[in-house]
Amino acid sequence: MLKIYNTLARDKQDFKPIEPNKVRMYVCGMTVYDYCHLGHARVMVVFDMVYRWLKASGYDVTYVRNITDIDDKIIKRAAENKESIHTLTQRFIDAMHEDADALGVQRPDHEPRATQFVPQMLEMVAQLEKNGLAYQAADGDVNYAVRKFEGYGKLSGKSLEDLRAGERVEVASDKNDPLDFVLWKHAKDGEADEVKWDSKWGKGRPGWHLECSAMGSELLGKHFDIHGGGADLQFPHHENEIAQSEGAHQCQYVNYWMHNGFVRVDNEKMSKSLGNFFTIREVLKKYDAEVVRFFILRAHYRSPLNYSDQHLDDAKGALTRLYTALKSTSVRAEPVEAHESSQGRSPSTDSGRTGLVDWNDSYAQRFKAAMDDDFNTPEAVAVLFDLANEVNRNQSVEAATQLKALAGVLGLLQRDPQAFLQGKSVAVVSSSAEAEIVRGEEYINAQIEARIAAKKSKNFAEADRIRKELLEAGIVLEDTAAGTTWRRA
RNA sequence: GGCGCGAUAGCAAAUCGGUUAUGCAGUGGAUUGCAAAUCCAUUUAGCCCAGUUCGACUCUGGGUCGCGCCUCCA
Repeated sequence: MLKIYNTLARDKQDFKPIEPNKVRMYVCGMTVYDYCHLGHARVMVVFDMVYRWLKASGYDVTYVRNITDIDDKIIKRAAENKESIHTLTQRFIDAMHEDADALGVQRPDHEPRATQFVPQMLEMVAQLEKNGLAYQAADGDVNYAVRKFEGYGKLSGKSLEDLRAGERVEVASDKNDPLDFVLWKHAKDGEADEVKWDSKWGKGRPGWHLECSAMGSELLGKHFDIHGGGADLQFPHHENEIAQSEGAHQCQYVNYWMHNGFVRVDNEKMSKSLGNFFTIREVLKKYDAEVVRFFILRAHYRSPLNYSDQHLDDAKGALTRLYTALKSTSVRAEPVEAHESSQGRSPSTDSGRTGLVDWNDSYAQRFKAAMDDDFNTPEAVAVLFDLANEVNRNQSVEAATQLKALAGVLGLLQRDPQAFLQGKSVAVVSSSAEAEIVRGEEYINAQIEARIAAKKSKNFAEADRIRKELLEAGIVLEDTAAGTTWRRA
């Protein structure tokens, strides 16, 4: 049985869906005013993995990941750029999709945008007001009366007293309690019409926390199974979501809260405010997207993950071992593969791959046990390596099939091994134009032919010279029983 | 200051109260014209101090260090 670490309980718990065989899951997505960084990549990949595992476990999953397309920072950035909110957000939504696609992240079933759900949000504010949990302040903002909600702090383990004790200097505000948070922000002079909506409390726009409560209940119901997000959202965002949803609907909001750990740089949280972030597209210039995905999945989702070139290089080496194992047997399976690809069939569609897993096999059972234990992907990946060893030891096609199928559950290893192994090089990517020519595939193949000829005539000095020259350009030659193949170092 | 998380070999990273994690790197061997890849063997562990136990890296208590949240943040 699947166990999930539930932040609400601070413990691993058996996962029991509300409706048999159905899982409804919501994850806090991006605020789209800039490119996604590696921290965002982690959320996307981690919950994509959760989504895949739930589906592989036989659940009918509805996965929602929202897009925040109205907020202070978006307004500010649009003004700086002298462009409309919509143009700005659409641009970064497109960019986000490109990044997610590259990382092998499946699209959620719904990607609601805050601006599309303003009526539902206003309805919620009205309900909260009716329940005595919201009030309009003198400045026009509608706030949530935190002290009226019993159980405020149950997710983050904070009490209102503790929060007040550690309070920082607060700017003058019209809130009844400094910890009250805004549900509806009144419109200010000079703001574009684009950021104003009519409401019975006057023109304005929604506070940040409100969108998730409104969209969650609209798309998944008032009570659903899993809610995820980065650990930094635990407080205040998720705490406030609970206050809003449970305050409005008078029933339990979410059963299992999941929070992923941070990506770090030099042992510090990667974040916009610290400025120590790397965007996904920046990293993808240097590293294969699957290496990045593997790098993320190789650590447990709740642990911190240190980013550095060394760690990415390490991940690349490890993934190379896996693909090398696959390559060694694809030689045997060549007739079938060639037939399939000659008919234009996509070689790497990962949907349906899970159907190929033989779950009775002992490796698959270890893999399943690991995944069922709060999504222990490092352990699951270790099983993949044991399987690779089995493949290499016995040239086992069955083991290779199983390896690819299990890895597919994690969204890994679905490409043609050769394509991965001969993909863009890290080490020599920025060398001279001459090296670019040397690394051209036609040139490589010609050199391989020349070397084979040299070997035939026992001219080993020439054969070695060619090997050395290619190696200096980052190309490794491998003589196998099936002939000479090459890969990038 | 309040609350919480973590500390595993050269690097990264899991499990587990007693039996090989795993990947990279290192060493020895097999294989190879030479290599690479691969296989076999192997060296490096569990922050410190107490306690529980026949036995603790694993449980309990204390300490030290690191990190996070308490303000926008994935």
